Amino acid sequence: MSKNKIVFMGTPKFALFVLKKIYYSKHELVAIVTRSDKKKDRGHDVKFSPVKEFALEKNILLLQPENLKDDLFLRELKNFDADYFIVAAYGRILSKQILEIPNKFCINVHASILPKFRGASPIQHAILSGEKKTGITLMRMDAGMDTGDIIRQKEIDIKKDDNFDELYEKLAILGSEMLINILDNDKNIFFTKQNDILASYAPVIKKSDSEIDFSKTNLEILNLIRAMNPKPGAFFLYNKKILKIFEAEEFNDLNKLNSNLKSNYIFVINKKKLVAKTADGYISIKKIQEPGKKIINIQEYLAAHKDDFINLK
RNA sequence: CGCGGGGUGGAGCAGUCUGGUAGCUCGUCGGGCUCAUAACCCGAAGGUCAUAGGUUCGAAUCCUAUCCCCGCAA
Repeated sequence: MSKNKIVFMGTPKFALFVLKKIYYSKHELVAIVTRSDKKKDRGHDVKFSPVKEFALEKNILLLQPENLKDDLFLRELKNFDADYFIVAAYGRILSKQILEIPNKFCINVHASILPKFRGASPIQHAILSGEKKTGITLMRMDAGMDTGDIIRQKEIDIKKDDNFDELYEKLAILGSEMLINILDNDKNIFFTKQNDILASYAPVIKKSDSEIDFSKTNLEILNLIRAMNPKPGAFFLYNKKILKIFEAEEFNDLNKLNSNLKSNYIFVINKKKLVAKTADGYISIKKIQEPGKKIINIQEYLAAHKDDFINLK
């Protein structure tokens, strides 16, 4: 059991899980690097990243470099004399120069089974493409994007009703446990090369990626809704308003339906259900949100809005 | 000081512009109908209209300040 000196790099909640695990381990956490917090929320609030909040709370040395090539920053990194840099959802690409600083190497906690879903949003893309399984890969980072040699992998099931949030947390916990395991027993690490031919990519999710196309199949739409829950939320436009859907299910009560209904057609059934026609069936919307409003159950929504739609039965 | 929406019985909303009896769809409770019901009929309870000031004969509504929630944009 060796004790390692660690510099941690990460930004969102996923990183926080890993960070906490390191903090409460026997390893020595010498510094935390997180993204600069220029991002403003609405109003004048400046939001710190979850990792920054933790660093401040525990009074750990925190670095937020604007420029990763900055000499001062690089010198600081070197001076830590760290064994490992642990990187989890930091949000920026590390240069070769940085990757070579630690005495041992840089380990990245990536939320997919590499070489599948290299990139920024592996969890969303795993749900979107209807994968039955995903997992965590620990790898020794190299200069490419998630192309480093694999240290260890573990799979978990994607359950049918898992949405992004739930899967995210499961993977963060799994990743943090796997990492500590490796750090605690880093004498016998061996590396496996990735097979680049099997690689796929998981680019950043854009706003337009979360628009629901009702001419797609039930499965595709339900996957989209799960992948975008809770953020940013899968949406569609109705009467020029953005309506976000956070939960939906297949609707099979066919004897209540008029078979002439066309796709992209949304209607209310029996004052209770809001149902949309899709390429291969119907989905019933369970949770919805109007702009400026909270996420509410469909019954509550229909209490005031059922006359905005065509009512059947 | 990025733009914007909102806070009204337990829920979701209308009413605010143009000040004058607190309203809608539900839920809850009681009763009725029914073989039965998430259906239908009758009835009831439940609201300091976010908070604090101000204007007014009179404020949910107009003015000022504060708190809280949310969408967009980044």
